[in-house]
Amino acid sequence: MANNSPIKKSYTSQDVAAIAGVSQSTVSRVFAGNTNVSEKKRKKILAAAAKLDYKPNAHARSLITRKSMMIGIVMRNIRNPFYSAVLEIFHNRLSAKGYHLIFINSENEEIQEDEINRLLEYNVAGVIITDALLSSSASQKFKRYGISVVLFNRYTENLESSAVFCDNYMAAKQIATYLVELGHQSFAFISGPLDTSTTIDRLKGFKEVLEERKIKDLTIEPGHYTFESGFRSAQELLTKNKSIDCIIGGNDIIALGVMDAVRVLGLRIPDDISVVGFDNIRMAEWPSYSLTTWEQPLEEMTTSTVELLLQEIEEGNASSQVVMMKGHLVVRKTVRSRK
Amino acid sequence: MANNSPIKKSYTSQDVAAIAGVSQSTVSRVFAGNTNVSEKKRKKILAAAAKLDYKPNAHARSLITRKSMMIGIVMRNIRNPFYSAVLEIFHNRLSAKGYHLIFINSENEEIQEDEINRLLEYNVAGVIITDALLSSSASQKFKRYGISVVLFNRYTENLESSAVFCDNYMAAKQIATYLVELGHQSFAFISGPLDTSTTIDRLKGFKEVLEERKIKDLTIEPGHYTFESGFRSAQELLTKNKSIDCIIGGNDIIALGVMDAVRVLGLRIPDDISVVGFDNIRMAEWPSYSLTTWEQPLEEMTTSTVELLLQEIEEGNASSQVVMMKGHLVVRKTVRSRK
DNA sequence: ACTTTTTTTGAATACGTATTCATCCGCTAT
DNA sequence: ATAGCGGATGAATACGTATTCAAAAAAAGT
Repeated sequence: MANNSPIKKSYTSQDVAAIAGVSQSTVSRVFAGNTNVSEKKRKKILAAAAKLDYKPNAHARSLITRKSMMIGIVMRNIRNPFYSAVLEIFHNRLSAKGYHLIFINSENEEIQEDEINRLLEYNVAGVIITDALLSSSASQKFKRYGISVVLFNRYTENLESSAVFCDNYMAAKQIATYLVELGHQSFAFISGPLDTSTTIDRLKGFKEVLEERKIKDLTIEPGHYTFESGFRSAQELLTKNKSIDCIIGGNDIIALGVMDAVRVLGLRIPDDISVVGFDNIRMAEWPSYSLTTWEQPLEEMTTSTVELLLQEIEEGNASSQVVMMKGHLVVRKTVRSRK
Repeated sequence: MANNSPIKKSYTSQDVAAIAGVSQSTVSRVFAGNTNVSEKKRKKILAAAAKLDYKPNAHARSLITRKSMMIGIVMRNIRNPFYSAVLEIFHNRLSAKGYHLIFINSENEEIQEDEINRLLEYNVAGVIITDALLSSSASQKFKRYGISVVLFNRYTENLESSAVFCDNYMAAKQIATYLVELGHQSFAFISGPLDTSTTIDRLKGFKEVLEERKIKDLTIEPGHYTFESGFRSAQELLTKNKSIDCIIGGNDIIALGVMDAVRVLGLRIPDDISVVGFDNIRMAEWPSYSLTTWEQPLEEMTTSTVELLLQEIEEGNASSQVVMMKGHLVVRKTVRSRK
């Protein structure tokens, strides 16, 4: 079957100029938003452009201006609903400002390295990194090329990049205090990978409180930020150690896995075992779970991240800023007093 | 604090050429993969490039070749786990082929129109559309500009674009038959928006079987593809109509919402009410739900989509192809025989 | 009316690459 | 040795825009 709509070579500012009876420069000025064009010619140009359905070529523009309207977003686990939400929000915010999102998601470090190099080829205006492994080396690389970087929900020790994250240390302390004061005695913390700042801080805060309170019964089980990981870890723990009365998930997805493992074993939540998560993803409030968890202020965090990034991009602000936010405990139905 | 790593202007093929003692043309030939370069010079050039950490400028390349290595992916609801998974897989596949993904997600039609125009400015090599509203008008627009389009999980009546989707009509018929033969009498179908091919086909197949079997007790409740929508619809339906013994969700997320609504009302699944979904997202197999559902062959669908797209892009294959796949019923624990 | 200032305008150029075309070089075949 | 040939190379050019610079036009001031 023949293609009856022949491929239409797209028109250029030259074509528009010819129709409008002006020079290419003037057409360019109109579309670049550079003001100094008389109202009369502007109208003529816009009419001609509309007629041809003219759209400026972004590559040519990026080439000459040496900046693109693209922002890279690097993730590790888009299947985690927390990050799906994050992606959605970042897209909304940045799209409204006229930026395009280049999406990178990979658990494979090598592939990420590769893709990051390609981001450099595209001269992205900025990058948001929500992944731990790459935070340090990658952000240095971007900086060397003068590309703005903001870490989201992560930070690096030397604070060389801007970063937005929650005070996970304090959050964990508050959760621990809450649980201890309700009379829990035997804890298990099923965490994410031990190499992320998030995990480290949460564990640290939690441990500190238990030490202060002289509670020694704490099992730490590192895993991944997935349902399956939480499910399996909880199953193992509970078959080995019958005394556990409280399990903390490194994030909500882990906690949901824990809850299902507990139930499969015939135990009840919160009567037999309390469960707590982190993040307050939407599923946490689904009636089947009603998970008590720590809410990260997603809106504020994303807003702040975008602000920092655009500030660096548009104002060339090179000094890195760090924003640490508070969250708050959301009490639902997975924790019971044991006094 | 002063920025101690000054912004390094990135190097060009000219710079590499100067160091390697060759012309810019030859450097270009090496990086474009155009063979005809002597081994001796190639090595020199690669050495020089490595020394400068040279990366070809993608914009300049796109400008001259008139094609970019970017692919737009248009979604409507990334928070739906089915589409998170879809995005992940598309990213893996396309990234492996050297393409970058420009991600667009929006429920707002106007914003999407806007962004799609901007995709045109970037001269994307191809577009994957997983959204209904835009399927027709947008894909026509892309085609006019010679941009390849593949619809995923959607199709348009006139079949003007390539498309990959499941035979939702047959799937619904099989589900309906399965349920009827188990003795269900009173059905409710809580669907997604009525303007998507997916929804229409699923409803059509389902209705047909019930009509054949002379079952008239079917309530159709259109909504959105979200948990809340399923939850609320089920709640309303069940308080009004006590006789319902089976609820079908337009997708899994709706079905999960239905399940929670049923439970909140104190009814049991599957003893009092059977529930069925569509998609077989990961959560469907979580023990708390164990949802009986229809599996869409995600891997095959995405693989096929990528194949079609790359074929159109790389071979300039203009004729549109349509691939329709079968899925299969995944029986878990939310349906009981009522005979 | 005439200078001075400001705003508009177009010609020319640059961005960094791919590609055409002509040249050159090293070979083989005669 | 010379014609003929194929592969390797560089000069020049094009892609489509933004921007500089100088000239022209318009506006403002005297």
